[in-house]
Amino acid sequence: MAVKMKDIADDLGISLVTVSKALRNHPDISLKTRERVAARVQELGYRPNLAARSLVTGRSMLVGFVVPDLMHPFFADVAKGLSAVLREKGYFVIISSSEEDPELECKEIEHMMAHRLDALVVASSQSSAEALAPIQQSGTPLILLDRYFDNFEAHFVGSDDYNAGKIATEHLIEIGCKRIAHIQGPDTSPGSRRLKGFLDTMRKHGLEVPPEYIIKAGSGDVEGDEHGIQALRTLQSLKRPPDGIFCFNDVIASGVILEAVAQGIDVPKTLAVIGCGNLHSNRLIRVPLSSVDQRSNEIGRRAAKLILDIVQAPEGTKPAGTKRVVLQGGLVVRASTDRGGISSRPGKKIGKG
Amino acid sequence: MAVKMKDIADDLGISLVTVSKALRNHPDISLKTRERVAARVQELGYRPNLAARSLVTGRSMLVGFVVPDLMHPFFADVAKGLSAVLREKGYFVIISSSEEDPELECKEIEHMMAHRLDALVVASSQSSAEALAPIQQSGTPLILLDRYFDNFEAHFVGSDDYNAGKIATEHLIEIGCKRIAHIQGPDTSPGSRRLKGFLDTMRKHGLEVPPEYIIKAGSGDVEGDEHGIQALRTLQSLKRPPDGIFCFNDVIASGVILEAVAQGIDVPKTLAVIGCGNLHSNRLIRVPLSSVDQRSNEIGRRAAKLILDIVQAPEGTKPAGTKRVVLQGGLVVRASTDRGGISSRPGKKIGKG
DNA sequence: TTGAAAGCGTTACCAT
DNA sequence: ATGGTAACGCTTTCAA
Repeated sequence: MAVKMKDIADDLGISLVTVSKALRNHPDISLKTRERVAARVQELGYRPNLAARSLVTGRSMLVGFVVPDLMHPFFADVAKGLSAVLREKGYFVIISSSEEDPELECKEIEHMMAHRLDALVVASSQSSAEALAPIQQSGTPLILLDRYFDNFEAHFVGSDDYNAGKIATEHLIEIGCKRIAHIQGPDTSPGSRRLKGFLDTMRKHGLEVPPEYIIKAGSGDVEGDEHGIQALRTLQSLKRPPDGIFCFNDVIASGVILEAVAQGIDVPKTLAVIGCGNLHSNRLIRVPLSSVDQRSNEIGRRAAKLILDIVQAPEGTKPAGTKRVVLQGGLVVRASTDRGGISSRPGKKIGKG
Repeated sequence: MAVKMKDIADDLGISLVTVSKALRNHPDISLKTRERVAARVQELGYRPNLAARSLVTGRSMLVGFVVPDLMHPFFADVAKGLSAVLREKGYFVIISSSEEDPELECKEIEHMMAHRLDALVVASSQSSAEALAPIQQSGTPLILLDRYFDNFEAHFVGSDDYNAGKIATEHLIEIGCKRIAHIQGPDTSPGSRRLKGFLDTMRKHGLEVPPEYIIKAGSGDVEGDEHGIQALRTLQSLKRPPDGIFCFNDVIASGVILEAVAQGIDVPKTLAVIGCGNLHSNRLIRVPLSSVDQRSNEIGRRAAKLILDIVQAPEGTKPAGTKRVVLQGGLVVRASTDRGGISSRPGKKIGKG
């Protein structure tokens, strides 16, 4: 049906092999022949068959990327960074959304792997690395993104979530908050690291964290902002509601602000709110939201570079162990924590980020 | 390197062909043999090589989806719907973002096509269909999504943009707006259709639209909400600023609201604002935004079904012409147009959608 | 119920 | 500088 190399070769009265080489700019082939081939390729609308090429080279030029939620701007932005860098080298990123469902994630990975990926990037919603081990053993380079597992050696690219928790908490303390609550994320590494950063910082400053100040956002079904709404209701029903909240992410924080406004609570005076991720929409919401920037696009780009390092490494150089790329974010202050004090540089990013 | 059928066959002392058939549940093979094969597959961690399969079957089980911007929630949601339906039938969607750059779009399509897609879905940022014609000629089913071209016959799935413009405009008129402006989108079909729906409706109601009330949002570089901010500044500098604005999309509308709040303009009393797309974030912004819902997820699902119809059609049945699937949206009223009148059902969706 | 042989479109190797 | 041949892993066709 489609045009193939043989057609071009016959057309030009040369061998198929010559065409193959000409197409890949093999130095063997004379300039004149290469031009003749190029011309016919244009005319006939020839496209190389990557499946066939992949079969013989053993490289698919395909990189898989499994995300928990394509709709989440963080992962969409990571995907853009990842694709942009890999595209330049001829790689194609195929994306799959697991909808935060560990079982679906496994199925999707299995399906992806059948395409003989040259590398697989996973922001896993698994609670353990069990399901990922077979991949690593299969020899396909595996890069964990955003979320890692203890006791599982693998490449990792993500943010310093412990430090993000610390930065956010210190900011709240700096603007005068004394009773700070945390709305926890899922049981993945960013969730527990941000929590730990929060707790350690509070302890360091001699501030108490009553257990009811740690709210576990329900998982799965409900939208993130709905978690925030529910969490604030719970917190406000306490005898002593908090005067500051560090939320696992910006979507939850948006819900908190939505509910706070509905309850007539003054943000940031009565209640300061900070999120994490620094989504672009943060400046549009009712009370523009302070956040810790995560450099999502850069995370994607770094993952891409790591992959290129791995796949382009000479044969012998492979077993160099696993690599961890941990990016530092930075504080972005907006109205939700702007009490007019020393840190009030609205919308200005502070720190290394 | 990796496990292949031959390994399983040798292992079991049967032929490679038997394994192949067993794996695909071919009725030829006895249950006992199939079970033995299945067991070994598990043990050895065999994965079929789809590139090899594709080479012989001529079907890649890959569907391409080219979007102008992966970060845009509309396309992310379409992608989710598309993937969800196709995944059930064993198809995989590979997504590529053109960043609204027609040239990059061509390159990406070319690259995708080399993977021998079974179908290609494109929300094109081209201004003409020129670049898409070769694809159609190649025999790969082409589905235009969201954006179509005049004088180019192709399958299409999208919203009724003319009607969206009409619905939004009639709503503004209904709540009492007299001087209604429109912030235009890019020069693609949704942009011109929504504009036409707006103009026709205004004329029908005997309302004037001075030329300076049609603002062309700049293209490309800048973020959409920035367009909205600039556009409102321009409109407010007029002798008679509008009392209602219909924005091409919700992101532009968000910018308008942001700037209106900054200027101390009362939304919706002094200025009513409505967008299009009904993004989930609309309820979170400063003044919750009214919009015309686009049923983005459903658009994706319908595109998937159309593809399945095409690829699963028996050989002879192919040349059935092109199909157009046009979905109707519905009005969603929120605070940005809620003047306490008859249409004030906040956050409630009205209409067929 | 099973299997041998041919072939899918390409690249790698070695010869010319 | 050019080309013949084998191989990549699988499915299809046909024969046993």
